[in-house]
Amino acid sequence: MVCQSRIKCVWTGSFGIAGSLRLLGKSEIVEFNLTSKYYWIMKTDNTIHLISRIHEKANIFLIGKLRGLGMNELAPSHGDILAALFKRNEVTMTEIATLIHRDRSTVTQLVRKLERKGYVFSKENASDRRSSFVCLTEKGKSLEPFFKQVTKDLYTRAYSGMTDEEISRFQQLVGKIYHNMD
Amino acid sequence: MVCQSRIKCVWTGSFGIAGSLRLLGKSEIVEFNLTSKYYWIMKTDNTIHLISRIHEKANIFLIGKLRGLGMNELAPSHGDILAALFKRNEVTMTEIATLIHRDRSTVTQLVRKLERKGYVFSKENASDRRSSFVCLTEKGKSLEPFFKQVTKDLYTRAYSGMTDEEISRFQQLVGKIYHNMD
DNA sequence: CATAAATACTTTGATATCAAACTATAATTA
DNA sequence: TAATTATAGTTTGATATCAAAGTATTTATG
Repeated sequence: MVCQSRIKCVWTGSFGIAGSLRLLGKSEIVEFNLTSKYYWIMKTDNTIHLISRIHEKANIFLIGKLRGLGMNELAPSHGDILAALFKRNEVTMTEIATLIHRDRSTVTQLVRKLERKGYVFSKENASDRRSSFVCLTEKGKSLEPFFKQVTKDLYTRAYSGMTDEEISRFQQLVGKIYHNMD
Repeated sequence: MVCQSRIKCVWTGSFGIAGSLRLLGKSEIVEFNLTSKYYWIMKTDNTIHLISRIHEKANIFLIGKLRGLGMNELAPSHGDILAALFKRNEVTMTEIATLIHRDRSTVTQLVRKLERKGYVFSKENASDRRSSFVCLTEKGKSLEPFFKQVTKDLYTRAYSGMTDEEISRFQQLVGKIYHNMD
């Protein structure tokens, strides 16, 4: 039997063609029947598509930075794992999976690669022999300043030209929508 | 030689561990040296991570809707292609790739599947025999009302409990950041 | 006009990803 | 205590995805 849900994580468009089609001369994408005076706002809304694009652009940005450091072989989720390990010395596979929102079987592969590249190593868990801890090597630890700088650069770019009020308002509104989608 | 950039589209975390780690008792993720009185806002910023999560949640939402319609076999980007075709009768492979922000070789596979499932068909382009047009079948066309409804549902959920002013402000700010990342 | 360059698309190879099935260990329950 | 259930992790199989190389056709250039 074929499993269908495995495609979950590769949905990137959210049916979000509105923005691009607008460039081609089309604008209407969703017809809302709202009685709000702002109904027209949603009528041509492509915000979720833009969010998807921002996400992809952020990834491209970060990959470019990794490449600049010669870490060409690492994928974004490898970076997520390292970022998690900067905060905690020992993390189990399941904890990593929860933190980076990936399947445990995916984490198996990701950690294996990080091990192969010398960024992390495994340590046995004496109190539960089913699990083991993933830890940073010195090579892995040495990446932390770089990661902090790159993250700072990312936000600096994202917020370029925005006032403090705009930034804080945006964070607030993103939080609301995140909560709505949760 | 191994190609490194192919991982572009699967970056979903944007080093965004802050939000999750906060749940585990950690909050600081990025240290900014801003002189702004709002520097603390960015100091614990995980907005881009939240954006990634919203994107993923939107995908999960849409996949659930597709599944409810028995379209289990279709991936998100297939939906993007259909959404594009609802707006234009004939679209070339390259145009689709541009619209959905995917590689042309990826689009080849996606369209092939849509053809196999009977949603689209190919028509030869008389004026340029290198390319061909992708068109909706009747089965494909019949999906449009459903897609509109699902998109409406998605936005309704995302904006739940938000005022018109908040929605319009959010759209404005998302637009700014999108532009910054472009 | 003939050759070179550009464009449209496909094929090939690699990787991140998920789900389902599997193994091993721990926890619970009868 | 024995049997069942739950949990941690891996393996297997499938798919979306990209890059690079390849084919075919069109456009540009000499």
